[in-house]
Amino acid sequence: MPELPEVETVRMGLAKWVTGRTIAAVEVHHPRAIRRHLPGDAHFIAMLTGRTILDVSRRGKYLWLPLDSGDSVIAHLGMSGQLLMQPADAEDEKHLRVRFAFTDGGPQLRFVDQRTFGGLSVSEGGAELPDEIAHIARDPMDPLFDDAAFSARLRGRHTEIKRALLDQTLISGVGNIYADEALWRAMLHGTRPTDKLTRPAVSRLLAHVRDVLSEAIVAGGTSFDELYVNVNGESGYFDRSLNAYGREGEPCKRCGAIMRRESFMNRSSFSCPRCQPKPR
DNA sequence: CGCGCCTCCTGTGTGC
DNA sequence: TGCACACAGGAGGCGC
Repeated sequence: MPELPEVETVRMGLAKWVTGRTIAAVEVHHPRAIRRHLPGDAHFIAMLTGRTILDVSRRGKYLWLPLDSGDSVIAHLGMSGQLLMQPADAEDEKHLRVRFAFTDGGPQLRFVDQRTFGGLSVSEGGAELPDEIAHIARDPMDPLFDDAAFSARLRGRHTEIKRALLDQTLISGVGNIYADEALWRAMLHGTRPTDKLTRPAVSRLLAHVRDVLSEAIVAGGTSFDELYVNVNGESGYFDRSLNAYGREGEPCKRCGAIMRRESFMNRSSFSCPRCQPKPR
């Protein structure tokens, strides 16, 4: 499932393949693929056709492609979105939503999305940071991420630590998998109240978040199935390094206790009953 | 405004 | 063999 490491892997691939290329044609194959764009698909297409892509930027799980017009294309992969580079004569994917062809006739950029939780949109004048994603906090890999401010905001919240890690307005890029991994490393249960965490505990947790995200980027992300692949259709291999996520019934890699699964926010949380005791 | 729940979507796996 | 249903979950929106 695309979280920061998967989206960063896609960003790097896109930067290599589309920077400096000029869009010749755009096709929209599914209405839900274009988000928050009230003027309609025709306007979306008109704003992109003939424009040159200058760069590929990322904040948290969002990507945006600044154009030479000063506008940007925003992309979010949701649960199952893929941005693929494909030869112009390659067969259409079953869930092809948007196709970008380039003036050089080279590989096309295709947005493919089975569950349609992802989508593209255009931000007018949003080259620096699109307004549409201004509410998304900096991610912990961002050099300007403010550790002290994060700690203060986190400890000022009255909620559980895992909820806070998943709140993209507090810290972005962390999803269900890497939240569980960071909490396992920090030996904290996800329901620990944020307002009772000490500053050093938050600092340790943040270091574990950064470590696990960095290691996953090196591995090219986590792929459980074919839903997450890089722009060339290749899987990442961080699933081999997971210590918590998906390990219900298996021994904790630290203490040997049998890992548990708990239901939380309509999804699953995996933790060690001994290393990560529930609060109270 | 803070917090937490609901919903969107479709393919896969499981149990009867 | 076929059907029903749980499950995967990012994030906007809404109710309290």
